[in-house]
Amino acid sequence: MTDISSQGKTAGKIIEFEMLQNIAEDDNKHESDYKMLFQGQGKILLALVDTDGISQKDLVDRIDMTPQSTAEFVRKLERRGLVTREKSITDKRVTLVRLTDRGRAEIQKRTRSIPEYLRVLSDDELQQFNNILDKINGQMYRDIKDADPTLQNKYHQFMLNQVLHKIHPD
Amino acid sequence: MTDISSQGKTAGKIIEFEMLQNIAEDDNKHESDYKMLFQGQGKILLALVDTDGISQKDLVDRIDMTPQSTAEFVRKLERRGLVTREKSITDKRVTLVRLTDRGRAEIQKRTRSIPEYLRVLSDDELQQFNNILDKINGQMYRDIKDADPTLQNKYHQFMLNQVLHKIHPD
DNA sequence: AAAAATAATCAGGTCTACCTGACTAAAGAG
DNA sequence: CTCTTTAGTCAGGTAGACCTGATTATTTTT
Repeated sequence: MTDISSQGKTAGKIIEFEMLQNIAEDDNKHESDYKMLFQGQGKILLALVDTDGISQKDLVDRIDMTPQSTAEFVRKLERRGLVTREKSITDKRVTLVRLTDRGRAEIQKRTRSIPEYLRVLSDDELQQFNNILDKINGQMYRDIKDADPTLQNKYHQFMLNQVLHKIHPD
Repeated sequence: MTDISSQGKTAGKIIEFEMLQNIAEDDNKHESDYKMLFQGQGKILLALVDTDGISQKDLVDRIDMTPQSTAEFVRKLERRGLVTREKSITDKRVTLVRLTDRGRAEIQKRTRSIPEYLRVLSDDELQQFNNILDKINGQMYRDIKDADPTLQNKYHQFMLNQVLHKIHPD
């Protein structure tokens, strides 16, 4: 029988953990801020990882944003040199977007780094932590799917299994 | 000897965890979005938890923001009915800010809820998880202190040990 | 009492994330 | 060869998180 108050304690610690991450990021300014991987420009960057040249339309479909917003973010990314935009030859309405090397590097920078704090865990603890995260993440996948059974939000699907491996193949 | 690749795996899972939280929050819209506890209005709300009536000046000192921004956020919170502002009688320059009940409730709403996903953990795992989080958080406290030894950023100090217990006393 | 310091406000600005509505340029269908 | 659909753009807007500079009250110091 699961102990509710222990769950509560854990919940608090998780919040604390997130707070601390946030504070730590304030200090590193820009370097490893993965808050911003989940919206706006970051979201687009991520959505481009596993493709090479995708139309804005397809982008829109996977990230669940209006075409206008999408276009705006793509443009911003272009200005930052993280993506390129070029007209398709086969369909002249279409704009193809692709990551530049700098774009790819940017994502990597923002997701790769092994947080320093993991160094305090022993091998055993690391093992346990892996385990726990697997369970939790698994549950969250399920919860999300339940909450959004239409699955029309392909962005989710997309994120969920592919991205990380693409970015950091073993 | 700690296994680096295992750390890498864990790092990936943590990112995945954060992604999933973010996605889940998209669905709940507004309800439990603790991303926004760490900036702007949320930050102020949090800074008010353990006080009853604090001057904007003191607020500024603890949250590391300009007085102007602070004033702006306080005003916004006032409009939302989450704080009150009143002139001090002893020093007529001073504006005292305090949380309303609704403000307090708001914070609670945003921090209290025990994430559903914790239910998949056994008592043992919960125990392990608590342990791990303690270790990690402890390390992060230390890292932050190291990175910012001036400690001039009192906001950090403030957050770190007090808030959560105030919000959810056992 | 005059000068200096302090708490806060006003005005105006930047940048990000989004959105709606109106519109253009191609492509596809009949 | 029109008619409609499609991909994308333009214009303009809201709202949040910040910031700088200038100014107003009030308190403190001298």
